[in-house]
Amino acid sequence: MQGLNDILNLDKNAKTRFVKKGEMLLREGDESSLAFYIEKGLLRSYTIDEKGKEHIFSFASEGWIIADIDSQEFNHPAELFIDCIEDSEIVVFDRKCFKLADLSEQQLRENANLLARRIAVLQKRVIMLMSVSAQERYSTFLKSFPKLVNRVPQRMIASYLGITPEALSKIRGQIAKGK
Amino acid sequence: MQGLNDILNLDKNAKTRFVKKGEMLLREGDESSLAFYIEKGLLRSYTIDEKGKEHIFSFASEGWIIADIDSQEFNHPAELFIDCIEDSEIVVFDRKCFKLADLSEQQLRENANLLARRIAVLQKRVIMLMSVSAQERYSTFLKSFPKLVNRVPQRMIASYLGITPEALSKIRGQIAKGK
DNA sequence: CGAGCGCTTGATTGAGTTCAAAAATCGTGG
DNA sequence: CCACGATTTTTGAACTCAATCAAGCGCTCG
Repeated sequence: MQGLNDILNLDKNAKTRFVKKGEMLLREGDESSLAFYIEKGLLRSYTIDEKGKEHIFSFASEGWIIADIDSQEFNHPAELFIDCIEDSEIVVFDRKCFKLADLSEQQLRENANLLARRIAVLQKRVIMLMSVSAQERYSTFLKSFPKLVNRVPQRMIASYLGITPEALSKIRGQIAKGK
Repeated sequence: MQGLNDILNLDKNAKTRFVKKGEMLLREGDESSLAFYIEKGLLRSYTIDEKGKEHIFSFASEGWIIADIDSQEFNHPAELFIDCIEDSEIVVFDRKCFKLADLSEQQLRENANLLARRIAVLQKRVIMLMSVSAQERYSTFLKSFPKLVNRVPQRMIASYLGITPEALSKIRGQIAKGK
């Protein structure tokens, strides 16, 4: 992935922070339009539905940006929670500080790419949820994010896949037997 | 929704076309980066998975734009099919004709909004698929798109909701009984 | 007018949930 | 460094929702 400065033309509003496992950085309903670049560590974004269940949208580790893109673009209150899975070192910046007019064409393209990339990921996710068994989803996750598997608690992987922790445990049991 | 010219600064590349029910406008693998503004009628975008099943991403009727945003942003071949559910009158335009540099800040914002809106829709869709029963999904569809219900064949609504046509039929049967 | 497509309905099956309890792991303070 | 409580993971049994399979009805349009 490209470096932070390919997307941001200014660092003066950005601050490096050290945050601890479990620390909440963005809460549903927040007015802020913060985004987080991960230097080191692991964050996640998620919602909580009416039944009180968490649904994880994305994990973000070293070199990635995590944010509630949608609410930022529209200046909505946040719809997602963002918190830390590991102690992390992150760069916090506020997207409101960057007017589109101040960005170069290259940076505008990067911005559009960022959004389009997110769309691509979400589209694949929709297809997955509609057509693929839990077992296949887990296999795909293993291939897509081999490095995350050891760092993310299983119940969170289950949440990302849209299944219960029990189901994931049984799937893993099956796979282990098969070997 | 805003008018077509809020997004496009030029109409000279755009052409109005009359297309018939069933006509295919974009095919998976196409190199074109066409987008379609619907003057009148009804289109849909969808993929076909490895098992040969259609999965509908979106319907678009009067006043809406439909396109394979993701592949356009990256100049990929198309990943979606787009075809007509009704005889339609559409404006065809090629997004490649519009360089970001040529667009006003206002238009750039519109562009970013368009992408963010798509992200919002897809995120809600993911949550739906992960946490909501088929019956509830159908109810939500009814509320969200009351005008489409009569125009879209049921098997396509089922495809959009991620369930089989049989299941949708039974859900409708239940609802009818309840009244 | 008939053939095919779309919708309905019913019976059966199966993947994944829910509930419950045991086993393993983690983290924290002494 | 160990011990203990809390959280995760595993395992099992019963159940549920939606898929699959199969048959029948009703329209449309060719």
